Amino acid sequence: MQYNFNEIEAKWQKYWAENQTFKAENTSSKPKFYVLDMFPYPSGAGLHVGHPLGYIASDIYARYKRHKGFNVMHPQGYDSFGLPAEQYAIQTGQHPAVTTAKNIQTYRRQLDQIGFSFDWSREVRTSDPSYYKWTQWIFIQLFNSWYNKDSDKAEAIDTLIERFSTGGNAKVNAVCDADIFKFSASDWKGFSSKEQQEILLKYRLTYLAKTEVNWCPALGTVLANDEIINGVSERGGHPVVRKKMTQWSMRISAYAQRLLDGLNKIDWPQPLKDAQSNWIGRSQGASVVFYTNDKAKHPIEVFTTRPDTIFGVSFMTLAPEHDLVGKITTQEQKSAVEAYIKATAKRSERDRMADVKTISGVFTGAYAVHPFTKKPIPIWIGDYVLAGYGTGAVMSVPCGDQRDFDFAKHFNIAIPNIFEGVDISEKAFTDKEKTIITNSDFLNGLKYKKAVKLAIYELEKRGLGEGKINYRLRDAVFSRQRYWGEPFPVYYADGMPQMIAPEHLPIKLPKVEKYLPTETGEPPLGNASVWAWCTEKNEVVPNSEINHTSIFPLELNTMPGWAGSSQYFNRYMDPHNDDEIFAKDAINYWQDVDLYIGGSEHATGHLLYSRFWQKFMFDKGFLPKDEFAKKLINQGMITGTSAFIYREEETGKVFSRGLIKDKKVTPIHADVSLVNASDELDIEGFKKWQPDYEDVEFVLENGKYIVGREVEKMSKSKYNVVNPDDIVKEYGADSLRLYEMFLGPLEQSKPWNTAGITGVHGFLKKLWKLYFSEGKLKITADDPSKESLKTLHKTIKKVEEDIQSFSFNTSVSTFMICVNELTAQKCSSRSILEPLAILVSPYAPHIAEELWQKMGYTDSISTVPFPIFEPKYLLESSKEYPISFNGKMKFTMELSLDLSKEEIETAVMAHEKTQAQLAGRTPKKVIVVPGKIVNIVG
RNA sequence: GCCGAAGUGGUGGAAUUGGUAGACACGAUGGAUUCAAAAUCCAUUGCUCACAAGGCGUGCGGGUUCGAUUCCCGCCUUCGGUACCA
Repeated sequence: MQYNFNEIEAKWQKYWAENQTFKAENTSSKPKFYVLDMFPYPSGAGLHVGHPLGYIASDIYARYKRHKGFNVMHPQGYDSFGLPAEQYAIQTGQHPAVTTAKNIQTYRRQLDQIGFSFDWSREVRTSDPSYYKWTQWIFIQLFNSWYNKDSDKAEAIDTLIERFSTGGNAKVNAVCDADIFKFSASDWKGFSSKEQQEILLKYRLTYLAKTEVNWCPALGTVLANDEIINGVSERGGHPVVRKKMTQWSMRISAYAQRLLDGLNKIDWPQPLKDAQSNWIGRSQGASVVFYTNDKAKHPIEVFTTRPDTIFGVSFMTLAPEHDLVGKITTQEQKSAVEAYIKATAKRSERDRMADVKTISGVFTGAYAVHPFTKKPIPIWIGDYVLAGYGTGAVMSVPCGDQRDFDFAKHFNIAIPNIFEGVDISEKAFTDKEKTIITNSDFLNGLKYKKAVKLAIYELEKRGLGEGKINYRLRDAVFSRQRYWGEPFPVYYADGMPQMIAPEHLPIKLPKVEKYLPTETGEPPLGNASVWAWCTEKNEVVPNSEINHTSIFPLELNTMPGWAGSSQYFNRYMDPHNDDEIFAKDAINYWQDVDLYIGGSEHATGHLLYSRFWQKFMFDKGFLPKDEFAKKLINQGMITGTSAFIYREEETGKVFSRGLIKDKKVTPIHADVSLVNASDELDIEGFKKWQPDYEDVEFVLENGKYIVGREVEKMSKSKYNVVNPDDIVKEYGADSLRLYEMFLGPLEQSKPWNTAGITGVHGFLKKLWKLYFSEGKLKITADDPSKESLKTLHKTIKKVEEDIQSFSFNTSVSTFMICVNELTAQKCSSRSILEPLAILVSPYAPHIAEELWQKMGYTDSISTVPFPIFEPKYLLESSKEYPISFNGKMKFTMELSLDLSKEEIETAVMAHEKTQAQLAGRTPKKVIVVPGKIVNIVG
């Protein structure tokens, strides 16, 4: 019987599907375990070998946990809203729903043939109305909530309205817009309904606000910073302007501190935690108000982390976009300031931030008054200050901040020294711990901490500032001018947004003729002719019926990509529930994700927004946990190994890799499928693939054409994409699974090279041969040998340790060693080979199932208990001691482990090789570490 | 600039707490089998040296230690992220 992997794999995939082997129940006597993958975006290109890496790792873990007696939920779905499908629709006119469904089919086929233990009965698709109904529902929940700083959680908006009508907003301690004004209960009652709605919008957790965006008129859309290159759009090269637009925002800033604190209780990679905490960017300090010294006395609020250095302020710097710049600039400085603003506007935010070497700025001609000394402080503008951060203005202390120092030096501004015993002629002094303040009135002689405290106290006493904690984290813009996204459950009456009642959800995407923005610059939904809300019939009706009394226009924006992915992990717990987002029973049973595997590129997007929604849902009592994933692992990227041929510029001849020295050659990508394991090119195949090379001479070395190799990102244009379908066909899914794990550590990025797969494929064949010989099962009931037991238990121990530490590459090696040893031992004992099949099962499930069945079992191997490691089989009585001289190992010596230090030393010194090494010298010292090493010094 | 990760044979990588550097594979070389090929099996394979002995070897330069891929200090390079965050 041959190892016919194609047949075996198809058979077991069918078996698992028919028997619903991996369907997880929402109740069980077993403990629960939830293993989650980041669900894929189903792109038109299908999967390449890099995609399944994380899925294979999580599948091994899920399968292992089933063997360990857990009720495992391992779901999969699709993040199926997104830009590529929309782009494709614009180009071809095909509805994104159609192309998306087709892509999902391809993905499913590709995933199925790798043998994942997914519970497909729980599949979700974010673009499915039965799913996005609940995305819309959460949006309504957020709209109907405000953040109470006193209780430190989200509360129903009704409780806020109640407070307003009984006591106004004076005692409300909420996270809200900065421009809120004070009102009393009677004021509130006197406001019109529209005025009340406007005020409430400033408190809601999702709200409409004017936000500055990168607007590209030609594309009719907002662009991200990295979609803009040199001031024009990456796509098409159209001009981009900064523009204020009314958009939906999420008040994630309300959760800044809790998002930071929560990081301490989850087991996520430290680099990822660092990325999130840097993104949240908490800094403690003070806000200080400076007033301009003209008649208008404009207040300029700044935030500083160093209020102790306030007497060192010698100028202020505003962002060029700061509102005050136009108002305070003097006549003489006007043209210079305007020119500078114009120059700044052309630079992208990215450019401004990356360039640290160029110092630029302009004096506005205006002065502010120092809050304590009352001296005039010149006000400058500079593009190192960003409008979007803090207040867009800084108090500049050149002696204590290097950037301020450089700015002052460059523009010849005074640099007063307020640090005792410190030379600041060359650079600023930034060591807080060694700071002693001087030349600072009431702060003189104080150390950093005390000076900060006192400075804040004095500022507060004078009403010129207060202690403050500042976060970099900004509210998240939630509107997109796109078609293929969730529609908002929102219509507009009298210009104010109104929520559609949850019982009428979902609000389905309307049909449109064109997926582009309208000619008037409205989002694509502006093309829909049936896109109005009837408050009487409670349904979507034609726009022509809009009367603004009972029928109103609907929101034209759609939600961003991260909307659908921010609660999908909870929806998996109860995916078909049409009455609730998930039943209480389901969420109380599954609680949270035990293991989440995905890429680190989502660190400050998906993974931060999901934590935000989770905390919000927790506040509202929908969830038992305020963190959704206990443990997270980042899998690394699989890069491609590109192949190159070398064409000589002059002659046009193509030279083999070894012949290109001293020649001027151009490397040209060759398709990696035309290259074998020895880097040898299939020239005929290449000429067939690139007919231009039909008549080109290929100059060979030793009769072969050897290509050059380079590691690059896997991409179509580099011809280095490897499709898992081909691998599965040629070597089988089990080989693919093992090889992806064997490539290297899960977290590390590593290059793919198909050549090496013959190693793991050969291993599977050897494994098979342990069980079969000449087509017949050769398992015996014989007692196993001592060596075989040792091999088995060594393997159990190592593999189990490896799974727990996600070191899957080393366990594949361990399997190879195990099979090599058992083969050498001619082991055919059932008591060894049965547990071996179980050990291998999480990694190579198809062959394991087949072996299990051939050994006489009728049920799937998937829940058979994992073998138990027994240390007694590994006990050793002696050890091969390395004997080293001055730290260098020279020879080894077999010695009993019972020997004492002294006995070991005596035995080693008596050895003839020791005497030979010493050549008559007397050692200075002999280090004996029993069970480890002997080192002779001297 | 800042933050993070990483530099080990021809290649992917191993060495879990400071204790035999290069496990396991790929590739290469030689051999067996075969009409031949595929497949399979055996041997060798860090560099240096004709062999042996020896010497050199984990990005570079120092240090700690009986002993360093592992710890410390100072650099260099590559990759990923980014926010001049006051």
